[in-house]
Amino acid sequence: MAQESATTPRARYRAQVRAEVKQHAWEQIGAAGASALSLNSIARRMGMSGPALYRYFASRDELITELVTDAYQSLADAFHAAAASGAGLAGLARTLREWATADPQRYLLIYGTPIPGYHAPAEATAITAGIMATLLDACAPLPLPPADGEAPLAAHLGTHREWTRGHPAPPAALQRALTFWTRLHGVLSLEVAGHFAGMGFDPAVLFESEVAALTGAAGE
Amino acid sequence: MAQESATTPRARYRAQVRAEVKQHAWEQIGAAGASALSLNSIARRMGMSGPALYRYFASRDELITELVTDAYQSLADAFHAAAASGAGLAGLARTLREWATADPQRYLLIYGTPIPGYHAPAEATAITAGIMATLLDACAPLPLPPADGEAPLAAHLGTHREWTRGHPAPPAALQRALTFWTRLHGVLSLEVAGHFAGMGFDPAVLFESEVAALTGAAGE
DNA sequence: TGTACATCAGTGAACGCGCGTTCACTGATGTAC
DNA sequence: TGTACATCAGTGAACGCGCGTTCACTGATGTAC
Repeated sequence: MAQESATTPRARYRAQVRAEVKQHAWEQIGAAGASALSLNSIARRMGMSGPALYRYFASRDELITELVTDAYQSLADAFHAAAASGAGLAGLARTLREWATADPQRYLLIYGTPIPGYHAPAEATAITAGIMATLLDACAPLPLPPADGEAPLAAHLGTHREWTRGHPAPPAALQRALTFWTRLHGVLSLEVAGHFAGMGFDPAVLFESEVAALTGAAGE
Repeated sequence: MAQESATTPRARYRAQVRAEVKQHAWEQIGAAGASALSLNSIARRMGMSGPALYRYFASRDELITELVTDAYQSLADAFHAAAASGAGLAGLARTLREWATADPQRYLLIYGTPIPGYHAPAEATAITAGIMATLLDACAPLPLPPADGEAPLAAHLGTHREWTRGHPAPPAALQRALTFWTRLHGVLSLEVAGHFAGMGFDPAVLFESEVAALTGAAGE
């Protein structure tokens, strides 16, 4: 069921072909969007016949699921690596931006318009929880209390914290983590989707301004 | 070329069928996403043959373009109506949220992942400019200077203001308008795409917190 | 008011295309003795 | 080391499907005299 852990020549070859299929899949998603992903067209580009790919992926849906999982995992890896090397909130923000702009389609596959009829795998939820934990850890050391108008959210989050999965961060940190997520997503998703094109300003400056607002202008 | 302005029975009938086609198109987009939009399937649902729709829309792309333009226009209408009845920044924010949640697919068609190979019509750009003007008008009366870390953005926007199309708002207002747009989009797009599902908190509270942060917690 | 004509909505057949997926089969690669 | 067998990658044909779009045509609706 799970793929064999041994590194027999055949297993290595399988892993190699699977990786090549995924790579072509990403290129295709980049060129024509996720819903245009086609096994036949990938096979053609690889010089194989369509049915051959069914040796490597049970169906088109399984391939998409792998791509989604890989995308989540690569973000989690980037986050954990940044945190491990001492990055704070601002560092995580910049890690996120680099990750997002490095491959816009990968970002949009996760955070963009949902693919119709497709449901994210359970694995993705688990990976997201890990990302959130890292984010909450980075928010904890900055316990600025929220301003007047924002206090109700902190109170609300104090009693609606299922999403933290038991993380012991105080309400102000929960608020900061959520706001980090939504504000940076706001800038990044519009940038990556091209909505700033032709507007004349530099999205990076806008992004840094939001980072400053989130970290209390401390910089890093 | 432009559709006839007279209200002959035939013209009225045409307008009616076109509207019905669009309505089915929105339902289909809601059910299966924009890239699954199919003229044949719409015709089937209307009890007509596929080619019949070519009397009303020159191609699938033209239909999509109309939907996109209609979506932009309906947001502009909502914004202008709110502004005309005295709404300030907070009022515009709530107008935006109501508009977005009333029909998530309409929101995502404009601000979600771009449809591969499709380019927004020039008309959309003009409508967006009108929306921006309304937003800038609402930002002008709140000239709170930006905090330390955010000042560089105001300075940058002071010299990169092509997108304002000559609107005389000061840099701090430009910054507020842009931030309004990206922060609210951050919350709304994640909410509408279902990314808050199962997290346990109420997106409306999060949204209101961002509104408070944008308006200086003045409420309205 | 009635007739002759033009306009237009809608149909059904057809074209060419690409898709996901199944199936029986061929050859090559690896394994067991 | 050599032979017999099992495993597995890949092929080509096929199925059924739906798509966008064109075309020649029918019938109904409107217009001009």
